[in-house]
Amino acid sequence: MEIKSTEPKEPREKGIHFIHQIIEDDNKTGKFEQRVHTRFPPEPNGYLHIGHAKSICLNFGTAAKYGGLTNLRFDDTNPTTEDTEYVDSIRDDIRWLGFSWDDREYYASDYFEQLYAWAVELIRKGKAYVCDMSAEEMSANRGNPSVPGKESPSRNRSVKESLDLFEGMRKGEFKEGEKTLRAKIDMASPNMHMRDPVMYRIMHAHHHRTGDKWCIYPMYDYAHGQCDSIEKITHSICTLEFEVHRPLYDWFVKELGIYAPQQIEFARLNLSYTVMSKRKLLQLVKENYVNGWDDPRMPTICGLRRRGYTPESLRNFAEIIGVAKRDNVIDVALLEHCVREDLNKRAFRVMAVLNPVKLVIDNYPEDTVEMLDAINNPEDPEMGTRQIPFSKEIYIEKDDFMENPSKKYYRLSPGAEVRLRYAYFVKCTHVVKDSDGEITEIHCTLDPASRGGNSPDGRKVQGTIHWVSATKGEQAEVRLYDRLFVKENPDDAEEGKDFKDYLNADSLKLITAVVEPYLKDADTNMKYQFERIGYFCFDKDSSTEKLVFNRTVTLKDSWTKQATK
RNA sequence: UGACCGAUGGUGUAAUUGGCAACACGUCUGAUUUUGGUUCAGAAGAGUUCUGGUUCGAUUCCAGAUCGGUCAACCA
Repeated sequence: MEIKSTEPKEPREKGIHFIHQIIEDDNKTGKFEQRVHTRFPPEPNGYLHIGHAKSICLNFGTAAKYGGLTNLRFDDTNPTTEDTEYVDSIRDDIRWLGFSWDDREYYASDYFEQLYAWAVELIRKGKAYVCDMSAEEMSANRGNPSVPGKESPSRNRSVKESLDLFEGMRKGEFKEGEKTLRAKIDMASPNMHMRDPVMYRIMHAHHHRTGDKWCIYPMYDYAHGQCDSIEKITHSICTLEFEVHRPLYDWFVKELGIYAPQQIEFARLNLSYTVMSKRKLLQLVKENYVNGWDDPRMPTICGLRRRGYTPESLRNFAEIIGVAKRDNVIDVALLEHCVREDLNKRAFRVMAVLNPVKLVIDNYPEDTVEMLDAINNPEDPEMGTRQIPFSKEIYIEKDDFMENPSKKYYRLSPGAEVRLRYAYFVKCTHVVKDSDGEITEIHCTLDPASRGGNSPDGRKVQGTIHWVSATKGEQAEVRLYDRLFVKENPDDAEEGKDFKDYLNADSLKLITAVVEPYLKDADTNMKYQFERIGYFCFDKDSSTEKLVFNRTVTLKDSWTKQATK
C-alpha cells in the first residue's frame, strides 16, 4: 500500500525579487553580520510621487521583512534648490504611507564636518586635488566616452598646496566656480564618472539647516556613500541610473578605508498616462495646468491622498508591481484596481445623483416623507445601516431612463418597472417634455407592497436604480477626475510637441450633484461609494455652505462598455 | 561611438537556481446579485529577441548578434 507523505512541501517563498535574494545570500554568508539597515534618501527639493512610494515601500518593507531598520536621510547637499517646505511634506507623506523612522532622521548636512575631514585625508593621500579649471574648461577637457579626457594642469600640484587651497575654499577666499576639489582617479576611464569627478564646489549660498556656516558643498557622489557608511547602512538601494556611479561609490569608501555598504540598483516606476519627472511635475504646477502639488490628478503622494487613495492601496500596489532591473511601464489600470479593491471593503455606500432628472410618483402622497433602511456596506455588516428619506418627487440619473430602450437595457423606460434602491418598485407611465423635446419629468406609479425593495408576489425586476429625494437631498459640488494625459506615454512626443500637448482637456469636470442628506456630516477621513457610480472622498475645500467631493475612481462598468460597442 | 545594465502573453512579475512557462492586471464568456459593483466559474492570449554551443534535457549556463536603457552638471 502506498503511503502518502504528509511531509509538507518546503514552504519556500516563491518569486522573491533579486534584492531580497541578495540580502538572503548576505545573511547566509554573514557579510553584514545578519544586519539589514536601509535608508530612504530624498532630496528636499520637490514633492514625493508614486515612484518614490515604490522606493519607500521597498526600503522600509525590506528592513521590516528582515528585522532591520530604515533611516530617513535628507540628501541636502545643494542649498540652492532645497527648502524646509519640502522636508515637511516628505515627512508627512512617508508617515501617511504608514512607515516610521523613529528618531533616525538624518541629514547629509549633519555630516559636513566629517565629510570635510575625509576630503582632507584624501588630499593628504594624494587622491584628491584642488582644481583651478572653470566648469567650461572642465567640460571641454573631460573628453567623451570614446575619447579620453585631458588631465588638469592642477592635477599634479603638491599636497601642501591643495591642502592650503582647500582650506581657503572653506574660508571663503574664492568666488563661486573659481576652484573645485576633485578626486584624482583616471581621466582616461571608460566610465565618465571616474574622470576626476568634482567632490566639492564653492557656493556662497544659505543652507536651510547649516545657514551660512559653509560656502563649499559636497557633490552627491562624494556625499552619498560616506553618509551610508556613517549610518552603517547595509544595502543602499537606489534606481538604475546610479549604476554607473557604483564604481565611484566603492572607490571613495575603499580609499577612505571605512565601512562599506552595498549599493543595489532597481528599475524606477513608470506609469501609463502620466509623467513622473520632478521637472515636469513642477512645470505642471508652476504653469497652472493643475491646481498645486496636491491636485488630485497629480501622481504625487499628496495628490493621490487628496484623490482618495488609501495608504493600504498604495502599499499593495508597490507590492504587486514587483522589483526588477528592466524598464517597465505599469498600466494605471493596475493602480485603479488596487484602490477599488481596498475601497470596496471600506467605503460607506451612499446614493448620489450626478446628472439629475426629476421623477414624480403620481400615486404617492404630496407631503409624506418616509424613512427607509439602507445598508452602509454590504461587504461589512459591522458598518450598520442608516435611514434615507423618500418622497413623492425624487431625482434619478438621466442615464437611467431611456425612451426607446435597446434590447438589453434594463433600467427605466415607458411601461417598464424598476426597483428604486431600498425603496419601491416603480413603473413608468409617461414623460413630460419641454418645447425642445427635453424630458423634464418622468412619471411613475409605485407598488406600495414592494416597500423596502421586494414584492410579496415574488415578481422580479431586472434593474435597480439609485435616487435622492428632491426635497430632502443636498446639493454638492462633485469633481470628476480623469487621467491627466490622453497619451499612454506623454514623454514620447512627436516632432515639435512636448508632453503638455497631450494633456487631457477633460481631466476635471465640475458638476453639481444632489446627494442624500447623510452626507451633510461627511468627513475627510471617510471613503464613500456613490452607488453604481464610483468611489468618492470628501474634499478639504468643503465648507458649511458647500459640500465638495472628489471622484477617486469609477466603479467597473460592464454596461457602458457593452452599450458603446 | 566607449563603459555598464537589460530582454518571458497586451502590461507587470514568477518559474523550486538545468526538468517540457505560473500568478496578477487587462480582455472575453457565463452564473449569482436590491450596486450592470462585489463574488463565483471558465476562456482566449507567450513557447521565453535571434543564431550557434554545452547537455538526455536550456527561460535558466556559454559565445556572438540584434534591440532597448543609463552615463559625457561645479544636479541628485
